[in-house]
Amino acid sequence: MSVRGSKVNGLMVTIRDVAKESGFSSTTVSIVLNNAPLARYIPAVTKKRIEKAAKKLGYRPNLFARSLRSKRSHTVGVMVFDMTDPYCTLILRGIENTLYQASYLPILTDVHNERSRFERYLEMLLDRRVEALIVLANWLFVDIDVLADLEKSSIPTAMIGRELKTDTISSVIVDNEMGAYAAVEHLHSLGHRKIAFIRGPKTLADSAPRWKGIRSFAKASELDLDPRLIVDLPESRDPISSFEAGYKLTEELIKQKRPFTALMAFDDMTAFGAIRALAKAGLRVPEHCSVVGFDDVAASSLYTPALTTVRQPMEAMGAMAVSIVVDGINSVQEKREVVAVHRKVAPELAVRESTRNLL
Amino acid sequence: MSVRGSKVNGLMVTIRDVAKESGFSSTTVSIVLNNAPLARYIPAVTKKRIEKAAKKLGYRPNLFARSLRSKRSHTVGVMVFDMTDPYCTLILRGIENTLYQASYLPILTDVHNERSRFERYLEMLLDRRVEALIVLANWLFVDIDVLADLEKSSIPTAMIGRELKTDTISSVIVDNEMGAYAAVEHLHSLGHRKIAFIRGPKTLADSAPRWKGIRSFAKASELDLDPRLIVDLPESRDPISSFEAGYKLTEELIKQKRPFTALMAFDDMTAFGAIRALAKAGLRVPEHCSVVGFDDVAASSLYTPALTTVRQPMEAMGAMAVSIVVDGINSVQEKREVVAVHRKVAPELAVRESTRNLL
DNA sequence: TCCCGAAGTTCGATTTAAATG
DNA sequence: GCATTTAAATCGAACTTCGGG
Repeated sequence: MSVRGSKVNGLMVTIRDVAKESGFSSTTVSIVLNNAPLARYIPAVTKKRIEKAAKKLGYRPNLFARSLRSKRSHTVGVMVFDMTDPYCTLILRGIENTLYQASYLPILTDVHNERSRFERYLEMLLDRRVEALIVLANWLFVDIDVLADLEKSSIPTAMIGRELKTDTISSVIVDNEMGAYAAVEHLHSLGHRKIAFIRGPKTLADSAPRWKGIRSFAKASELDLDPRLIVDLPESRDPISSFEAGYKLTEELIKQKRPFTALMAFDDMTAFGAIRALAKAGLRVPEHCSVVGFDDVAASSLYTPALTTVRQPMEAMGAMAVSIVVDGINSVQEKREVVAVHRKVAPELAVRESTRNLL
Repeated sequence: MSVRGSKVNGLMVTIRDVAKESGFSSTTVSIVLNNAPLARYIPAVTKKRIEKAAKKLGYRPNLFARSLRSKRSHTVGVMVFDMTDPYCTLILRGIENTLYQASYLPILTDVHNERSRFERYLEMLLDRRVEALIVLANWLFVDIDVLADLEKSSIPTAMIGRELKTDTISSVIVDNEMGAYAAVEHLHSLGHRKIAFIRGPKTLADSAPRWKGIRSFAKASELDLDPRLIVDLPESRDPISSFEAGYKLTEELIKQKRPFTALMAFDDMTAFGAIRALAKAGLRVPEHCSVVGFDDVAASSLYTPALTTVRQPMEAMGAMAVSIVVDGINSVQEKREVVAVHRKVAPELAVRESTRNLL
């Protein structure tokens, strides 16, 4: 058990204290404790004496001083566009865990979907010399300006949740098209033919590929897409609003009296809203109507009925973003060129209790 | 628009560059840019020239150097025992937001309920000279060792979610007793008399006061507490396990054939599990059985039926913890004594759709 | 004495160049 | 020349002290 935070008359123990205690110079102490190249020439006895002295005093190097010299902070900036979006939680866990293994610490910032806040936080992080940036672009439609600011920062940067083609910023996204395809396919295989769709807002980048996946399945299997059963989520920056919109749109869908046996929602929040509207109308899920979501947010498996949905491998995506930027940091250290990489990961259909076989 | 990260042949702009550019010494530059006391004596022209030079070069002070001198990091360590616990999200939001206003940055660590991880993270944070610590002790029964380690750190520390009486560590908790009291009272006022209870695990600090609140209401209003309708959650460190336990215990409760018209769960997760078990048994909420939870986790209002629950003012609690430690930091700066404060905040009953009037 | 500005020291660790036997 | 050790310079900002007008 090392005695942490030992002090010499109220002040922290410095390398000079260790030098004095061990009888060597601070140079030698530094070389030994960091196991620097020159440590090869230092006899074992010396090393032992120094290490003993350091331990005895509870010496801990001052990271400010070290960083000042090395220009390294061992810190990574994490920018979330909206923490309260349940989509974030597991991704953050993945980021944290992988950073931990690499001995980096995350500085977490929540931009609240506000541009000014984004700018201020970016400045603060850069001032602190974070060695890389991970941006969690959930929900918000990222405008070009944000990307430009990010590029200017000139440190390794990865964005999760938004498809990019830049050669400066890396990206990690889920294969939206594949996920949506799998979801309709699932409904189709259960015998559903009259399917209602709540699509994402047009301004949101995820919306188009998901819809593309649906159309592509429809074409392949001759599923009829009834335009009157297709509605769009309104644009909004609030994650919870998709619940309310899902509720309202489903109410309208029901009021239309055009029958459907299944509903595919843009995401899980929307699906929750839809289920509530269905329940309000006396329609049980999945008995009267099957529902599928997208994301596999934590609440989905806890819902009653447990939601069938397309799972984004969120923890893995967070981990992936970290390895990308850590590689970037290493490249910078070794003065190699940093190349942006773009990963599109496969989602997985989580079949639970909100969908049932029609037969 | 300031040009961020400007460089002079690949290196950052230093105060000396600004000195050279403006024609003054670095001392004067420092005084002007920091608006130090001595700046009073410096003529406006000089100031203007220096500021112009700084802006032109895009000067940003090196925080490593500044921290080395000032011994301040403007950083606060946040330790969460388990990020994936939905209880965390809003508290973190409150912490982040209040820290932002005070110009501190949070370093977020997730201890995964593991002691070794807690120790390593604490050491890393202390090495980085975080100026305060906020510990989010959700779920885990905090052992004495953890507290001892925290006390040793000798920086302002606040713990959220665990009642403390120390005079070194501050605490912010919800009034569990009052919350539980309000919840049963609500059920009672709706005409419920046969109420089942799923209590928290004995090892969890929140369990006892919540039960106390229930007993105290029962005594006051002569409500009969049927021992056969009272069950306990098993001990566990996994937040999701309370969902499963809630499910199983409710199944058993139903199997018993001892009728109850309402169920009060230890927390929202447990309530979700209970609702699922009820549904599985063909019992609708709230038609056949009312259910109330505790916490008001984000998912609660999205659930179908929307869960009636006791709301912890989580965002406010996070904010409160921050103001406590920021006060502490100021005390340290001004060499005043840091005194721990203990706040118990009132919860609020959120009446929604999972409870109904029996009449 | 007052105003303005600069030279030099400090914070703590790392590293280069050099000095010992 | 070799093994072993160290004085001195450096990183960038802030503060103390001092001098000139």
